[in-house]
Amino acid sequence: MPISRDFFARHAVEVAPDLLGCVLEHQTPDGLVAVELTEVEAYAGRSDPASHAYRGKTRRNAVMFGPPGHAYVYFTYGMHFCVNMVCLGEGPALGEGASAVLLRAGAVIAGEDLARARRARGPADLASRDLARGPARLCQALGIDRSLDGADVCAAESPLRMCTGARHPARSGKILTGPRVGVSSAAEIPWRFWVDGEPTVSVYRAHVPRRPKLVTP
DNA sequence: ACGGCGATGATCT
DNA sequence: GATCATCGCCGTT
Repeated sequence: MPISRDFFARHAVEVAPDLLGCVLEHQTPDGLVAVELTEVEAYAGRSDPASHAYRGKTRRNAVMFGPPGHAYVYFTYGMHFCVNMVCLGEGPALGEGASAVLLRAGAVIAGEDLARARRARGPADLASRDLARGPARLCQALGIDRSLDGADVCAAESPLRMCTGARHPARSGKILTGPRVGVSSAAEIPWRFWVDGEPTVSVYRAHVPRRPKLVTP
């Protein structure tokens, strides 16, 4: 059973910790992969300089300005996809604001063979904990790309669904919080949430500006 | 464990 | 033209 849309009809900062322990499923012709979430980050809308919604609505981020409970998928660094859950906006009307939760890591609990095949590069075998450890790896393990941008994760017939999990870390006091990963602004805001002790939580890396490439004469 | 760096392209100013 | 909500590989402690 997918989660109800009301769950996402709150600000992302409230939704984010509640998503820990929930399960994202993606059904494709190749099979089903399911990931239990262990690490997420909240992004406020227009008021958050680190949010893709900060500078307003564009073609890329348009889904963020729509109704909650849909997936916002973006492409970055020329090769990676990341997925967010759209939450309630910050303005009085739909289309104002646009907060979202970035899914950063999880544990593969179904379809591990398929996830492993999608993630494999060379002959080396991956540890189970690394299959969906990191936002781009999570998308790769689940087979998520921009064709799923805007997918309704609350619909039972949707190929991409967010479901309640068997475990509820939110109720067992095992959630930790800290600064968001890789953001160049508002780095002091502790809107990253993860499950304490989970081996699938990605390693923290502060944002490092790229140095300009040295050109030899 | 940690730091540097290249890959690779859409998006925005 | 610069920036990027990243990853994997290689090097050094």
